[in-house]
Amino acid sequence: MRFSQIFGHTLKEAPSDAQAVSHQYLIRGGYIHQVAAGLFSYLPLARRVLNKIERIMHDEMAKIGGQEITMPVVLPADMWKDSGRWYQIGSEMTRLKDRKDHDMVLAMTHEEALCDLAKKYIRSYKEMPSLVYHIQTKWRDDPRPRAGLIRVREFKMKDSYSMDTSWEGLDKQYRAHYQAYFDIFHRCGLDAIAVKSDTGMMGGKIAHEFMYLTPIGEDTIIYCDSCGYNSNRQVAEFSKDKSEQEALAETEKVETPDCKTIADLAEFLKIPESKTAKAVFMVATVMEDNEEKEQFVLAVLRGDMELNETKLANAVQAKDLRPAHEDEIKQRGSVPGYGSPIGVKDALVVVDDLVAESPNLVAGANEEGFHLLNVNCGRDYKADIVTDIAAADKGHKCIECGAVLKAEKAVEVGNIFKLGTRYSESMGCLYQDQNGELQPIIMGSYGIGVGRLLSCVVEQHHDDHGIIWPVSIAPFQVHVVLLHDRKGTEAQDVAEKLYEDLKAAGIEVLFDDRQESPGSKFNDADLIGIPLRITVGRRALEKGGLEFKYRQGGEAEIVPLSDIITKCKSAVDELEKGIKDSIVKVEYKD
RNA sequence: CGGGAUGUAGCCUAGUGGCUAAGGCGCCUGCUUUGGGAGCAGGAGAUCGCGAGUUCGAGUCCCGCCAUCCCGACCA
Repeated sequence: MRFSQIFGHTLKEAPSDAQAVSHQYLIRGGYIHQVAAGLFSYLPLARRVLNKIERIMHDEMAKIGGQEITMPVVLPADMWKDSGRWYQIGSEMTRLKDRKDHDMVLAMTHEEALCDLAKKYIRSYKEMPSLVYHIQTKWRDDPRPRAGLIRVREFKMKDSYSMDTSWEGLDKQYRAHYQAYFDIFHRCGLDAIAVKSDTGMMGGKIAHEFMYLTPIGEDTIIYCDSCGYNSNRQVAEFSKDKSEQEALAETEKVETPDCKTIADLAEFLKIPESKTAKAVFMVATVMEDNEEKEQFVLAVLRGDMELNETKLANAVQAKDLRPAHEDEIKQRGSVPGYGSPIGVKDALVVVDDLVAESPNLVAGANEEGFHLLNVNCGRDYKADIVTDIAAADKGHKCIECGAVLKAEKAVEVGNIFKLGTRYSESMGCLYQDQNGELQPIIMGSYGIGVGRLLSCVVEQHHDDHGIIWPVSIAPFQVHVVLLHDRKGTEAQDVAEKLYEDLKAAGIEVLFDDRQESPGSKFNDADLIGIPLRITVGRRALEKGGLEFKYRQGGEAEIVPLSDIITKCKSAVDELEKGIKDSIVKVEYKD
């Protein structure tokens, strides 16, 4: 490809609303164009990168038996009504009507479409195990797109769907994806880790997320250096220090003016925060007899802990959870800042397991300016549910080994779900087993966001001048920079011939043939980030060759013209070997 | 949906209520130049986000709306 003919161009300065490094470089390099919030056009350079990433995905899917299909982006609403998600999902799902006034949806994911397909084509146990996938557009009307391609509204996802007759079969396909996903990320040059995650609205039993650790990430990973435990903070567990057991003491009401926070209270009473209990008032939306219903929830935690809303939502099986309003709290006989379960009516009381066994805590008196000493769960108030609802954080102790946990921000680049029969049962996706009896298909679903993967690779591989592509997904392998020479056409002639020779040798080459100053060309080459650069100019020609340089760094070397093709090939091989060496067998962790 | 910020040419920015909205980058033409974003000369390019208002006069002040970004809520 000649640089002079590429659709798109580089920018010296990034638009002021691009903040993330990947966003800036991708726009400045002429890779992407923002159309609206969370909507991007991909220009030829980006398209070439995406094509390579998708090629790797096709390759890895083929290795685990995946067959490519394509399902539509616009789907009839009926299948989403069958699965129930038509009713569960809010405005992130865009609904429309076709000319016949039928309800339609823009696909956010394709579980429903797949079930609809499987219903018709999977009839017998003999047709499983099966695995199909596509790389297809998803539309999620996200309330807050951000950071360039990291979080967008329209994006392409590689999503695969496994169909099995047994849980063992599902487990096998799940583990195959676990390894395949690592292989995909490693082949793209991305360091990702797998963590346990919440199954969320996807339902099912087990899920993992694949995370790229970066401060611009929106998720928080809790991990342990010493034993390797890691988990999304939403579901992370930790070891809670048991309180010292002591005789239950008499409850006593004390005046505590201006002690609305636990910190104030502990300071005022000169006790550690761990000797207090905090009440968090929430309102959950739960399903009862297929009707949505609001349920007031009073969560009780020890004062030194934070509520984990995901854990609480799972504990009460809420499809939605929000903080309670002040008037809702007062209606039930409590006071914000001085709340506790004692005497509060119409509330589902959920108590963190640590509180349940911590004696003589200080809790609110449900009266402005007063707390109660020596409050004990069970004796003084009844818990409807006792379970872990506390948020793990850095500094807590590892559930596995007791070492100190750490926390880090991350971007979710992929996820895998054991769906089980969540969709096949609701949608009647049945097959006949050996006995001729109808059984629901046991399913899994597995996704990777293609554009998000691309931008994470840029986040990982760049320097102050621009992108440094891993050779496996670089838009081109070699960037030939021609420096025009007013004293003759030698450089130009050599570069033109080199361009043809490299192409003939099967090397992907971007040829900067523009009439630009050397500085412009070098800066653009750094920005675009092609891994190998050959400079054709008088200076090197006089020394008998061409200048050869790796984008990742190191000194330029003069390579004789006769050796340059061989040199390029061996350098590409060397870079590819580096990628291959990073592909390793990973240990599956439940 | 709540909080904050911004909106002037393709990009970055300046612009005290007052004359024909300024500069840089980029773009076009010509000359010149070619090893880390060259120089000279000329040129094109603006509904100052949109609408309403205050004013003799609004890019500038007020109100409404829209858009984009950041924080939070949300994230199948």
